[in-house]
Formats: sequence, C-alpha cells, structure tokens
Amino acid sequence: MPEGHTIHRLVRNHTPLLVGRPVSMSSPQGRFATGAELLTGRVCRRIEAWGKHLFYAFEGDLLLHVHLGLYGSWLVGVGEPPVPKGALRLRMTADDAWMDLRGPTACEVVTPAERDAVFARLGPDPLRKDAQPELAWTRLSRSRAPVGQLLMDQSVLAGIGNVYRAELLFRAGLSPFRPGREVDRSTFDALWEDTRLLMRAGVRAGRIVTTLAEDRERPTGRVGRWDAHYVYRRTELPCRRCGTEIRTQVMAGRNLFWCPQCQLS
DNA sequence: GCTAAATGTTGAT
DNA sequence: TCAACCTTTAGCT
Repeated sequence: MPEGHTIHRLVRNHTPLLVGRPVSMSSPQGRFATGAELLTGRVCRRIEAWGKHLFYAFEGDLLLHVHLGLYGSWLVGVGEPPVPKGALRLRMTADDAWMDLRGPTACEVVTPAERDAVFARLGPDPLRKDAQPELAWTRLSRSRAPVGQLLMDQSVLAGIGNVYRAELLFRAGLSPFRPGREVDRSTFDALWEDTRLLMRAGVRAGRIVTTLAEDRERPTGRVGRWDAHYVYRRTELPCRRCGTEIRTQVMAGRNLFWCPQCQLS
C-alpha cells in the first residue's frame, strides 16, 4: 500500500530500531541474491527516503536499497521472530527487533554513487526538507503531456501515486487532461503546497485521507475507508461536492478517477 | 474456495 | 502497449 507517505513513515518507524546498532541480515528462502550478507555485522548509520525509494546506510559506505513496488511490505516485531513462510525476501535483526521484507520490486546492496544516481533521476519529493519545487515546475510547464500523467511521473514529482494523483487534481479543481504547459504557476504552487499538506498528514495517520470534514457523509468520528477520498475508486458514485457521477479511464497505465463537473478545466 | 484487482516499476514488443 | 514481478484483499460463488 505504498505511496510516498508510507515510505517516509517507514523511515520514522525503522530509525529507532536500527540506527546506531549492528544489524544482521538473512534471506531465509534464498529466493533472491540480495548480497545482504555483506551488511551483516555493520552498524546502521541512517535511513533515508526519496519518493518511493528507501535507503538504509551502513558503515563502510554500503547501503541497502528497497523499493516496495505495488505490494511490498515490511513486518516488524520484537522478540522471537516468526518461522519464515512463503517468499520472505529479507530478514533484518538488530538487538531484539526483527524486520521481514516481502514482495519488494527492489532489494539490493548499493554504493553511495548508485544511491545518488537514483536521486538524480527523481523529481523533488514534497516530503523532503531539501525538496526543490522549481525543478518540478520546470519539467511540468515544459510538457505537452496531460497533468494527470505528469503527476505520476517520478522524475517530475517523487512519491505521488495513483491515489494522491486523483485526489490532488480533484482538490485543485484541475482537469487531468490539461497539458502541463497550460497549468498556471499559481495553480502549480497551490498544488505543491496541497501535496505537502496531504502527504504529511498521510505520514502521521499512516493512510491517505484527503476529504475535508464537511465533505464526508459521516459528520463526526473516525474517517472510514469509504469516506476518506473524493474520487479515487468512486466510479459511478455521486461526487461529494456536486453529485455528478465520478468517471474513470486509464491514464499513464493506471485507473484515473475524476469529477467531470468539478474538474472541468 | 476462486478470481481479479490493487496505493508500482521495468523491460520486452 | 503489455506482461511480469509477487502478495493481499475484496467480491464473488
């Protein structure tokens, strides 16, 4: 379930368990040659995220690069780790903590230069303090591609996925089909700020909630799965703002959702 | 119990 | 544009 907010939340959760401690690694099923044994015994120095990429830095200038892909996940616990089952790609332990990695797209040992190469091909990550939105503006404002495609492009903005794409465009009142070069600077600035706001909230909550309280069907209390979004996966349901049927169509290889009335232009 | 789809990316056609 | 990767879950029966 990983968009950028999930990855940054992992940094927050894993840091106190690993940083400053020697780590041991194993790949119980041996299913993938991660080279992880190279890292056993080394002290973890820092954990860092950029977009959907995770880097665990170890002493001796080696890093573990992890990308969760569509359904990768970490399961973390303390004490006796469970008996490995299925395709367990990597188990890390430090002190009495254990961490199991399953289903990632990437799990590899890399050098600082290789990490920098990954950073270099990514656009600014709205969750990073050192993010430079100017870079995203340059790439977006020079492209003829529709903004719904550009928001999914990790070299434009790093960390946005299919849920945030749909929800950000709705909140901006922006048509997904508008070419990037026809997006105003002020619209982009508002979009960038809203991205930061939503993704930070996502890190805190551990899930994506984009609806304002007054737009939810349930007036108070906890936000259920069904009222956390404006358009994402709400095909053929009425728009929370105007009642128009939410539409869907594939864009950039993924199902896009939008309100044809609220997102006219 | 089975099938399809899913908050993602890469590499082949 | 599409299959592959590999896991979980929702929505059927």
